[in-house]
Amino acid sequence: MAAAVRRLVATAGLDAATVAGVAREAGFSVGLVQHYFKSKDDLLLFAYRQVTEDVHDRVAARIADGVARQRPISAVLFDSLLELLPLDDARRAEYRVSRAFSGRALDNETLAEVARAGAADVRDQLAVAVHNGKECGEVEPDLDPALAATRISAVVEGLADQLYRDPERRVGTRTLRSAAEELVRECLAGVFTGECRQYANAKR
Amino acid sequence: MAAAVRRLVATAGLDAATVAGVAREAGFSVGLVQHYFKSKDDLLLFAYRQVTEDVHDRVAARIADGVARQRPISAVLFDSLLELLPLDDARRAEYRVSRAFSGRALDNETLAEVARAGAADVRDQLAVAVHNGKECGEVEPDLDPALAATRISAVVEGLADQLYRDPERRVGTRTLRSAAEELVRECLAGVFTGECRQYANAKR
DNA sequence: GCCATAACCATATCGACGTACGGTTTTGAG
DNA sequence: CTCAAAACCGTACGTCGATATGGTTATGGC
Repeated sequence: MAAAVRRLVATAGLDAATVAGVAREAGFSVGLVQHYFKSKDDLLLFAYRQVTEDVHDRVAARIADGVARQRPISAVLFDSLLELLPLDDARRAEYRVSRAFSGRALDNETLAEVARAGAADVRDQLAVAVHNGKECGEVEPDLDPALAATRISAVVEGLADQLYRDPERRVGTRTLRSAAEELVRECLAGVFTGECRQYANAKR
Repeated sequence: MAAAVRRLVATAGLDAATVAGVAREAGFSVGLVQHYFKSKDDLLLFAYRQVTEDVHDRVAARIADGVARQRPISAVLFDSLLELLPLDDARRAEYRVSRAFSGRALDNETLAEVARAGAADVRDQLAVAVHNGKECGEVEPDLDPALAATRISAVVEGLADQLYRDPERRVGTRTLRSAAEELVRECLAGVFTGECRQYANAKR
């Protein structure tokens, strides 16, 4: 049912996510939707939470995989961050949904809270990664993980916006897509300046 | 009349910007609104354009002032970019409006076009500034202005999102606000690496 | 087999909104 | 002064969407 919401929002925007519309899309009756969600806001909130959770899980999976394979933290982060960019249709759709909700969050404190939590989550994951980077020699010891996390997430968020708005744009002679990848790489390189010389078994 | 739209959107969100509501807010009748705008979409589009134009003008004024006073480009840019961040109530309100519209732009190609143009405008101004920076020795000659502009605008956009979402957040021991300022400064420092040794009278 | 509970449905209600319409007043050029 | 155009107003209409209501049909523990 939440999937129906997400499909509708992704294809036709939040305004198209009417109760009747969701019911039709999901193949249920209006009454059933009401049975499970006491109001439309509830339904939307649930769907939004689910989206942010999905993103979180996808990133967490990438990180777990990287840890298991003992890759350098910076490389794992690079892959994880690309996961957040709208680089294919699936992620574009996901981005549409996220942005639509974050737009409504402007005047809905409940949704705003979800948005805040989602953003805090990626920042925290980044900060932990930077912190761990110190222990295995990839990061300078006196670098502030919180500040670095803020910068990295800002870059990624800003690039996501640009990629979504105009995916066909060219930056000089290259595609925006390749430019974005380079900028993420570069940004990480500014933090993970050292060689990975030991593989800590730290979490994340 | 557009001012009424902006006030409503800023205080109560796009959904509150109904034709009757705008009329009331502006002190006019519904009929008059219709007289000037053939549809509600027209009205919103006009208001959105006006907002982006205002932002453009504010930034352009900052730049013109900097040029007149022959300040280093990097310093002028720093001030200009801070202008884009939601650092006080006025800019927060403006940011709310912009974001609300950019949310609706997700499923409205006309609005999306405005958003694209606005973003392109900022980037172009940045690219020109970087280019000019080369001529007066602030920027390495072989640096790609388009790429630099993409990076800078991404950072600023991402920081704006973070500042809006959670203005009270702290980054380590400092405020997000001061962290954001430092990150912008730092980002510019990565591009404008040289001393300003001559003041070109180039535009912007 | 009983029956409470959950799953499920169709329709009615009611408010809100965009727009159409028919009107009056103001204005300013000739 | 004239009169057409523009400014301006209030209301009515039709639509659509959220929610309420009053149901019927499974389901599963006893």
